[in-house]
Amino acid sequence: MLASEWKRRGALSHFTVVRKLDGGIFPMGLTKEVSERNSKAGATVLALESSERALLNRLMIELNKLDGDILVGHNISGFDLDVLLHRAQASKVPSSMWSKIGRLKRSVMPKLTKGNVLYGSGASPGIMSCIAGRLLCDTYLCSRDLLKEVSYSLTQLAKTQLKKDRKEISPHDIPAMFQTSGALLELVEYGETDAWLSLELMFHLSVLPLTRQLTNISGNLWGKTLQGARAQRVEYLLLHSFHAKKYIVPDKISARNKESSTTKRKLNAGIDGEDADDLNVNDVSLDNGALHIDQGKGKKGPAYSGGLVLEPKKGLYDKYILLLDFNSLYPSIIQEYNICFTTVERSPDGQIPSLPSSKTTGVLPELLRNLVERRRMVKSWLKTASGLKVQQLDIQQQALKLTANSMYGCLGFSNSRFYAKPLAELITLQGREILQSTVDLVQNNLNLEVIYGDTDSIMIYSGLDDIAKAKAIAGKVMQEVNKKYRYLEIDLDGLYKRMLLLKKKKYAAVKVLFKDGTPYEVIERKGLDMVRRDWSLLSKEIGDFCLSQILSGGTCEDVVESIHSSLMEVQEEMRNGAIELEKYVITKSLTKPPEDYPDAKNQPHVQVALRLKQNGYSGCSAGDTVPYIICCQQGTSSGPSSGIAQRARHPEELKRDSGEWMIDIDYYLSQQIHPVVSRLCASIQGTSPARLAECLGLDSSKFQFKTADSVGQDPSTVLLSVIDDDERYRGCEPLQLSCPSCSSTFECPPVSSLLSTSSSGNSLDSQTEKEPDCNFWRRMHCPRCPDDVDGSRISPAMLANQVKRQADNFISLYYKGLMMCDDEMCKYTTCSLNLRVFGDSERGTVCPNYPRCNGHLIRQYTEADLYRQLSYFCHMLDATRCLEKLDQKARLPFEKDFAAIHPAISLATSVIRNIRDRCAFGWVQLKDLTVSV
DNA sequence: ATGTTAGGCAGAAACT
DNA sequence: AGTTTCTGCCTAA
Repeated sequence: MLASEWKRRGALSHFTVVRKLDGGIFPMGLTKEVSERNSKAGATVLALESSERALLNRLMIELNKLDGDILVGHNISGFDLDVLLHRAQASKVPSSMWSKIGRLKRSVMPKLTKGNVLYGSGASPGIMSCIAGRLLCDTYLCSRDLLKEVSYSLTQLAKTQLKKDRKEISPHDIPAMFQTSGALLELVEYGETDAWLSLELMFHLSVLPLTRQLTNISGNLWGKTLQGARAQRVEYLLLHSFHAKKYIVPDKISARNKESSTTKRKLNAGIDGEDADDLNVNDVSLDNGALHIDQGKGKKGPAYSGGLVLEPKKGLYDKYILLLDFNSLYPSIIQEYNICFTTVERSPDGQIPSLPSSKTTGVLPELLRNLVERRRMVKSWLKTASGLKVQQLDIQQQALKLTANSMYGCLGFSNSRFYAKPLAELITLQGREILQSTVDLVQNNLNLEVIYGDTDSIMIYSGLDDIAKAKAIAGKVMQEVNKKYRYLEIDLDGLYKRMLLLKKKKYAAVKVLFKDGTPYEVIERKGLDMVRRDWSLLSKEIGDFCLSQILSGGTCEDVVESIHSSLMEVQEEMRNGAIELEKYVITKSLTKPPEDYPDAKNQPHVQVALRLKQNGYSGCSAGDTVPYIICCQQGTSSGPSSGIAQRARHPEELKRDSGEWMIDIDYYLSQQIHPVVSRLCASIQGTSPARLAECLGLDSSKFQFKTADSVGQDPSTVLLSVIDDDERYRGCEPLQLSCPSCSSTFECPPVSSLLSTSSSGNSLDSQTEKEPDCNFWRRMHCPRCPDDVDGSRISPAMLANQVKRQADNFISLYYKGLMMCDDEMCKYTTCSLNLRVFGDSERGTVCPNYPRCNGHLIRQYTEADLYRQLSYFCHMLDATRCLEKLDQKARLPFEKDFAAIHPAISLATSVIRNIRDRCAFGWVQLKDLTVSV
């Protein structure tokens, strides 16, 4: 039906039943209002009942009268049906009544196993059996399959999909709404609205036509398609195909049968005195290739290798990028290489089989070709169709595509009747080889630069500004690649004007699209934090903004400036409360309750702090309370590795030590909230304890809040650099190392001396670039500890950590701006962190060597210089290994990353994770960067 | 009950 | 205490 039809007034009807609350009465004037409504509608749209039992009876009678084919509701399978049946059971509704919910008369209530705690896993078999004869359409489950949303609540979907507002009523407020007739009618309206919304959502998503098409294609049960059951669809499709060709199909092995056959084998083996497990394994793999041994653990790792993902050439690209991908790669491979149960010869030792040589087309390829062909036909009809027909045909072609694409997945599904690991393996292997050979072809023969590729796609950097030329290149590539294959086809999937490539499966781009010949642009984001459901809205908004700036094509200065100012703005807004933190806050128990508090549930709850990741892992939602809060002892140094923060404490324990315990906001923020936000929070802590306490629901007078400021870290104690005698590092303080044993700090000896002592080679060698000696650091002793103290040795890991910290600080300082005297003779270098000394002026100040020098300090280094220095700095200290660690752990954009990436990116992307520490207390002066791209 | 593998990343547990 | 490994989540394809 077209939407206009079912939306017509009177096309659909509804009814509502309300009951009194236990021990209550209906509000005044309600009965009158109800009868008025009913007479106005000409039918009973609103009925009153006096008890729950009567209400359920009434509902069942109405359902029976309607005898609907389909029950529709949002999360109806996970909630509504369950509740209805349980309440029917509890209120002793007779079976003749409750069984009217389905079309099968039943006398005994089936087991309504609450087994699955997982939200949204569908109705249990018992519930499904109750509604036998009717289909169940759960719009919650459907929208999870068909849409990509942050939340699949009815409220959210109504807003984004139907553009309608839905009011959420807390269950807590419902009793109060029974007090007045007006409020109760309002409540009724909300209930009805939910039903309408769910129905509208179903129509909006074309759930019924789509599932019907899918069912028609595969020949399974519609009801199953509505419940998901992708594996079953493919199973039936194959069953029909093979049966038609007079094949005998493999037996269906259910989980229980699998279990019993295993135990039987074990028993037999036991009798024979054989090793049960061994025999079992052999047995299974020999007698049926389709059976396999995944009974290891609940969560199994991958059984075979899948698609190839190319190492991305990270960076910001500002000329056209071509995105080419193979149209439905895996189905095409099956056809191209004639991969089928009937053609591939499987080796008994579980090796990946070789490609079939058979000339006769297998069942599987033929089936797929059929689907593809049908889809092509449907699409061709689509061009000339109009009105409702367009919708129908479009749904049909979608269904055909979905079916073809889900075939491969089921080959690799271990519980599938047609499980065929060798086939799945062979397919992915071909996929990998095809991608690799395509890359080779494009790179070596066509001399183009491939910057990334994933499973079935490649991205080519054209280096061109001209879209027509770029398209021409794409045409050439397509021509060259496609002539190698019969069924496989590579196609231009998109043109990116600019692209930011960060990691595997993480990138964003400005995609150029055409509407009626005129180009327009959209930003495509893949895998980045802001597309993930588990990041705070606030982080996403900030990240999105940064991204739009980076991809705006503006000059570096402008981009940096605008990102910086917007960050400052956010900071300011958080400080003055313009951003409602509460909106972004969810609370969650962070640590598993300790064993020694078994009675945790009955303890007074304390609301736990800010956490900006949404949809927390443990199913907590905003406002939840938990019995533990994170805290540490006053004066104890906290931090990610102090160990304290990972421990939860009971409120009682807190009370006892109330004077000494406190919430460590600093740690808390830095760990539990998005780095940017956390740091912004940290930086506003001077004003925020009260506010934070408010957010936390704590009495601020009872707790002390430790802030980073109050810890009294003086950033100026950090050093700039190490390398003595190096011109570039003049004016820098020496590297400090601290002893793990006595924790005294001492200066790092001159690097030159380190190199000479550690070097066994001659002096000629040491002049050239040489491998740093990692072992050296293990031999280094603390000057204040006796030589035989083990702890006084500095381990590489320790060193790496120290280097990291100092490098971090180095960068922090740098961002404030390195300054150098412009007098050629003086060249005094400093960090403008000491702006307290020099004044916070953009312009250079008089050289501190005055009056010996007449120069002015000017900003000197570019960021590239910084990194050259930094990598040099790290290189001297070792340690490629350290660097790796650093790169991985601290995610500093060292060396290659940095060289490739726009500075604004290292500052802003991944929502600025990379620079969180530098961002920390407003040290970052992005506008000071003088980098060109 | 249930389509696949590859990959990044935060947080917690385990290890030394 | 400091570090590494494991786990869960959610994405890309």
